[in-house]
Amino acid sequence: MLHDPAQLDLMFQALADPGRRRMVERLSRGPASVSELAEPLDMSLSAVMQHLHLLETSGLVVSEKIGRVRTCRIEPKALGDVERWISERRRSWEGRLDRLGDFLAETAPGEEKGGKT
Amino acid sequence: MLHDPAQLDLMFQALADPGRRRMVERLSRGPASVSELAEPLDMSLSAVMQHLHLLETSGLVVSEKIGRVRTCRIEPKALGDVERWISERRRSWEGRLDRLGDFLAETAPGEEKGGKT
DNA sequence: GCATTAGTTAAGTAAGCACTTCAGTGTTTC
DNA sequence: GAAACACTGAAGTGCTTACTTAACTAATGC
Repeated sequence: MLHDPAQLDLMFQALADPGRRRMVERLSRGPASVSELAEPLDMSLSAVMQHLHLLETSGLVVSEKIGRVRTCRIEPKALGDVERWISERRRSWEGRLDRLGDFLAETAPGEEKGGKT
Repeated sequence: MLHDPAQLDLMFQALADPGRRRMVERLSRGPASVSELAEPLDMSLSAVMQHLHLLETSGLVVSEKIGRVRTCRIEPKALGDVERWISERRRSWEGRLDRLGDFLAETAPGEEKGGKT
């Protein structure tokens, strides 16, 4: 249920490459074949295959081959795992800031709005 | 205002490394000095410096040196940019699925589960 | 059945990364 | 003011990555 750190690692690594991110972007608009994914990418089909394999290993993308065409789609649950990791960290930090704000407000009641700069 | 693709690239790349992610994780619980960041990481201080530099270049972390101690903290806005990129893709896909569901429900009212292979 | 299409695999290469060590710099402590 | 501390920078090393080309397999189209 929770994020397996190893899997999370693969997913972040997969998203680190701009080409792979463009593939994910394309897939977020709907399923696509390998050639469709490759088309806007200015690299060999072979290279796209390798990126695709990485995306599949990470769990971000799944694909199925019918006849001679492999159709790829996004796995939103995996994308959600990455999103959650980031969200948790951001909110942990922001929660800290809030509590700090409360503390300051209580401790120095005469200076409530002083926090500009 | 929107995500600069180059910056986004740096941020995803920064988060791709497990060590750097542990640094972000540590910082999400509050500011820390370089040595504090290094302490749980089983690598030289120099290596941590290099990771820190990358995190700063990406915009995810900011730091300030006072005396001989450099104190680092998270930049939640940057983390939010990454979060938003992912969230937009996930929701784009999920929106697609919803519309597809509506379409199927309207088109084949008697055969809701009819999409058998 | 032969050419075309769509994908797959293997091997090789160049560049990038994650470290290391070591030799500094500026700060504090005594 | 010497020693300890907290970091900084440069250079080097070995591993990983992103790509390429080329040879191959399996559907389709005619």
